Amino acid sequence: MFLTLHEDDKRPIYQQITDGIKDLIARGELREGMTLPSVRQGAGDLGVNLNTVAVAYRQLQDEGFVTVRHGAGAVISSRNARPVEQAELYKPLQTALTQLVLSGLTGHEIVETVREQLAQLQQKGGTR
Amino acid sequence: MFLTLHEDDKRPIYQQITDGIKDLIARGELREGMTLPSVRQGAGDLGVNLNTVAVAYRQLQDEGFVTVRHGAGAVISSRNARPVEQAELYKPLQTALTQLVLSGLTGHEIVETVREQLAQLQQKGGTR
DNA sequence: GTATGATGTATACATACAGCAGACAGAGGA
DNA sequence: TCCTCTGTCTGCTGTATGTATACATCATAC
Repeated sequence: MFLTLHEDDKRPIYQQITDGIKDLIARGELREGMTLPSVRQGAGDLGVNLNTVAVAYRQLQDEGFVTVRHGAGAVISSRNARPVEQAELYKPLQTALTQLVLSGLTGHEIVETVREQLAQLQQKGGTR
Repeated sequence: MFLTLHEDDKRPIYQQITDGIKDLIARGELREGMTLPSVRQGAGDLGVNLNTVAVAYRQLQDEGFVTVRHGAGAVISSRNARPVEQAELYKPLQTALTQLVLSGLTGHEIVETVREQLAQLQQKGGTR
């Protein structure tokens, strides 16, 4: 596939897949209308069970990024996330920033890092 | 205690506690030498089992923030995180930023949010 | 139309993790 | 010493993660 799984990553596999595909959508490498690999294809490439990939696809569908059709495949349907609770949206950011602060980075360094990350996300994506 | 648990938060309880205390340390509200509530006290306040709090304390100890002594209590030992893998440090930030981008926020809005969050973290903390 | 091979889905199972209750053990003061 | 505070361990239940296998649906060639 177009993803890589990391053994040392503490997230469950299906979550890594979900997040990875979201990242590709945000970067514009996966666009509306493009077809995702079949669950068997993806599972084979990543070395996991097809159900694990299926769980990731279903999660993406629940969040509004993908349309999955039984028998046909999974297609990117939108670049826009289904609206989500404010807390659910900002809590992960807060946790990530806290960890960076506690690791000794200065505010300036962190802002610069954020700028770089955003720049990469918006290369092809079209910022809106 | 000084924390609040959220039912809709998808993280496990002990993780919410760990992250919450880290946040307080980063904000400077918990400083080196201060004693944390006992596991029973904290568990009572939060309405969870004492073991759940104990797991959080142990995790904080593993990360170098707290010293736990059998029979005595748990004490804040440091504001500095034990060094951690680069990937482990930046992956959560990337995931959080991706979600924000996909939610339709502009880069500028995101940077502003980050600035605000950092400002709150550094009010009392002392930036270093 | 229908047979075939692609696709996603459901079921059943093994294992690990989260959380709880209760018993155990160290620390420290009366 | 003893009492009561502290954290730790053991065992249990329910849930989540991941797999293997069978099933249902779709697209297409014929």
